Amino acid sequence: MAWTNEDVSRQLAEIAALLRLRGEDPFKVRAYERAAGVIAATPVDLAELSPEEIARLKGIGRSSARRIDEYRRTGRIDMLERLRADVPAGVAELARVPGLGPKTARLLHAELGLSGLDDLRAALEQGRLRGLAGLGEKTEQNLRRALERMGAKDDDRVPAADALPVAEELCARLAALPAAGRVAYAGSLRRLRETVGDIDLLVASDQPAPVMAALRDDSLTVRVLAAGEKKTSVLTVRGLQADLRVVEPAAWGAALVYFTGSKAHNVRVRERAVRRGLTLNEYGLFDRVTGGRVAGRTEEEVYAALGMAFVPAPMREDAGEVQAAADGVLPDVVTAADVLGDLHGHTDWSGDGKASMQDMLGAARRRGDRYWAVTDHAENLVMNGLSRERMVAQRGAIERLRGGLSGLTVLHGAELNIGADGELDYDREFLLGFDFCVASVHTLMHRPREEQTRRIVAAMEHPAVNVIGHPVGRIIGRRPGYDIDVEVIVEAAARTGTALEVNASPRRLDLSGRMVRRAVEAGATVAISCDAHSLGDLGNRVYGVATAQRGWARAADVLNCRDVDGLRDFVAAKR
DNA sequence: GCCGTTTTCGGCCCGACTGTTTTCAGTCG
Repeated sequence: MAWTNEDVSRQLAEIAALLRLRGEDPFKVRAYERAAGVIAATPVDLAELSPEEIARLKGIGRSSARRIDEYRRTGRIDMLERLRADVPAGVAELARVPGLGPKTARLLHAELGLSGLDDLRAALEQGRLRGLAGLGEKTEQNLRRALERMGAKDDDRVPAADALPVAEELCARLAALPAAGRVAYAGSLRRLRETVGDIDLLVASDQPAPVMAALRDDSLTVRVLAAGEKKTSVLTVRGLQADLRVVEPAAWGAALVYFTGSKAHNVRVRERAVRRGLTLNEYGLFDRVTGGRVAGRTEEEVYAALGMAFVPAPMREDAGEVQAAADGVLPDVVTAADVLGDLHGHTDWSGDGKASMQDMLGAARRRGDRYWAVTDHAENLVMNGLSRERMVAQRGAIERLRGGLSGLTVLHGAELNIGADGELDYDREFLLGFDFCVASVHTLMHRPREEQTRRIVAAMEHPAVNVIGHPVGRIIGRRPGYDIDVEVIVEAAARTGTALEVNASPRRLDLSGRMVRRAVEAGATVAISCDAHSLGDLGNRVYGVATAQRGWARAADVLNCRDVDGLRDFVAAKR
């Protein structure tokens, strides 16, 4: 039976959702939600913990511990089974409609016998909602539109990579307004979750009205969903909702904390504020007695006034960061400034590279990189790979370029292909002639877990392999990736002195933040790599850094935060 | 249901917007 943190977390979250639909005590609902969050965020595999250790996790009380233990022993939770039997599936489906909550879903089921979206659609057509208490014409209209929107999309979340360009464009347009001060996108996009449900925009300004109007009238806006004095919501192109808040500059930091979330992080921080006689909202941190504003202008100021270390946005997931920041033990995570170079990049020597070696290296140097590894595809990748002869020729070409690239050390490497049993391109002697090698899976992506894990571990055993590229092979929103045993992979990485890549492409983010956290806890090293195929890809590093931050990685955990000598030591240690 | 440098009981984060209400409930984030 599957027995992972994710499984258990899903069970608890479903209990919470069903309790909410039943209209139970909201605090009980929240308790189960929190328990689900705690389990999901626990970096240690639940299967390795005793029931006593699980019960000691903060947020897991007697009830949740009992349910978890029941699930471990029997594979089911009686309470959940009973809730499922008790709450009609149709009610849960109705509550998925935006704007339609538990109360209305229950009402529609009880009064009209509606069960699911098709029923709701039919009832709207027949005008059967008329006369129900609290449901007027506008509500009907809103429900119709919500149903239309749901029908047009199969999922209400989109890959962050799809939302980033829209968010950045909207920020640029708002920033150009005379009334606008600072402008930022916040929410799950700023935390760089893999997928996002909407775009949260924040503007500092003393004149909210023209800023709100600009978003309503923007060419990217399809429809206005809500428009108040302090908040505007619109539907943008691509079906993405954008929420805009405008606050006075003195509240910028508090608003950014509030709007960045996560919700669970905010609740945790606000509870801390209350215990200290303060109250935190989007307008600032206030003294509960005098009402005076204690902090609010910057995020740093808000956290400091709460006696906490600053928490980088990607870490704000209520995964233990609030307590750690309060106790002064929050790890000093890697920042973009710590990263000194890139260890995985392509040029037009490979079939899929879009820019010349000279252009790529020149751009890297201008960005301030101290080193850059040219790692074009190796020969076994038939479409794009370089033969042994071409590799030798490329090495010569790098020699000739070196004079014009003062300050940038160029490493000659390759992106090797991991074969069915972990075998690699070329031969051992030739491989050891490279400065640095990445090895990645490009074929046979559907092998069973054990086999897939074994071949990657076999590649890690090779003395010439320094990094495993995109270890999971997923494309967010498109394909799930290879089935691997993450625990075995991170252990092998630590043991063999092989780094695991954090591929910075927002379409990949691979390793994920969660896996990064497991890797660094196991003592493995990670490498933040752009895997650039074009000049534009060089700008992706920030997303790799954010993902490493989500995984609580310090600069010391990141291979390309070392200087060239440190890098060469890492390579030499394996040979 | 969870938790305790106020507490083993009595609290539990905070605010915006809409619609249908003559003062607030529902929903959302």
